[in-house]
Amino acid sequence: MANLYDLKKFDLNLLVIFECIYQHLSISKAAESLFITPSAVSQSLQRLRTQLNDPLFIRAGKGITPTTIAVNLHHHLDNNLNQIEKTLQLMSRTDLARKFIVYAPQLIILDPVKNLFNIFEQEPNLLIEHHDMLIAQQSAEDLLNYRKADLVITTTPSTNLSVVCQPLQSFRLIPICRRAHPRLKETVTLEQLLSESTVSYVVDDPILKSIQVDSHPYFQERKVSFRSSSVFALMNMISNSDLVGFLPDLVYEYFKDFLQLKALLTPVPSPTVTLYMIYNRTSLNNTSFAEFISRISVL
DNA sequence: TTTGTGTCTCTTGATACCAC
DNA sequence: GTGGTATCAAGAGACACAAA
Repeated sequence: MANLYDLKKFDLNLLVIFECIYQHLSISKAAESLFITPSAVSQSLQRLRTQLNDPLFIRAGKGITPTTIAVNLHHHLDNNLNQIEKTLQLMSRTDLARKFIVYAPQLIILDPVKNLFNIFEQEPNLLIEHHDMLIAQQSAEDLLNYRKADLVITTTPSTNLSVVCQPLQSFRLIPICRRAHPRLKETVTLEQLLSESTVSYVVDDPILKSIQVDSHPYFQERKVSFRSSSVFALMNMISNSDLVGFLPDLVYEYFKDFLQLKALLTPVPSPTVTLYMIYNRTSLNNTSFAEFISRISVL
């Protein structure tokens, strides 16, 4: 492994200038190709001479000739500089595989979050890593500050000036049960709803928590028989039992036929939740990310 | 984050060296 | 002497770093 401390002390640009002088065997021609003055090249050569304790080039008539040390240095540098150039070219390629870490609710199957991932899929070398935002231990701002996430989709907006926060989509939490429920028709009273056992979503999200606690007396009075941090486990339980649950209308529309679910019309007002898309303002310096965000904005 | 300071690299202009 | 090239000296601007 390279001794990075020693490399830090050495001005690697001097080697580039050296190689340019060697290729042209002329200070002025090297300066011309590097778009600097001959004096600057000469001074850089002087610094390299001091570092390596060798004149490297000796004046010969109107030009200069390399010393044996310079010939050897060129021999070793040639391949290495070519390798560095190839690495830089590789890094600048736009089709290089890129990895984006997205913290989002489990609702990634839904619009428009689903559309976001469709956009990613159009980029063949893009790797998407998804984490469940609703059970994340850190806030969106912390995830972005510590570069643990490139994009966060959450229910809590941010006013931090270092991040960009924009509304993505709103959805309603509606009561649902299985279609073959023996007691509940499409329209039910509050008393009927309270007489049924329910499922509850275990979540750390402050907005969803406040809905479960404050939005309506029903949520405090209901009898909870099954709790889970998995939206899909809740839906599966509702589909295969007489339990009732409040789930996003988007989830219901997507799974209602597959899981044989039924939406209930109740006097309980449906809480509305808004999803926000948050990302670091500086991330826009990344061309791929900026393009991705611009494409989301036109959805 | 801002500010002050030292260092580095560059340019400009002048000078030295060499071939013709 | 002239022209081409390398080098030196001084100053300007950029940058790194430490302190507030």
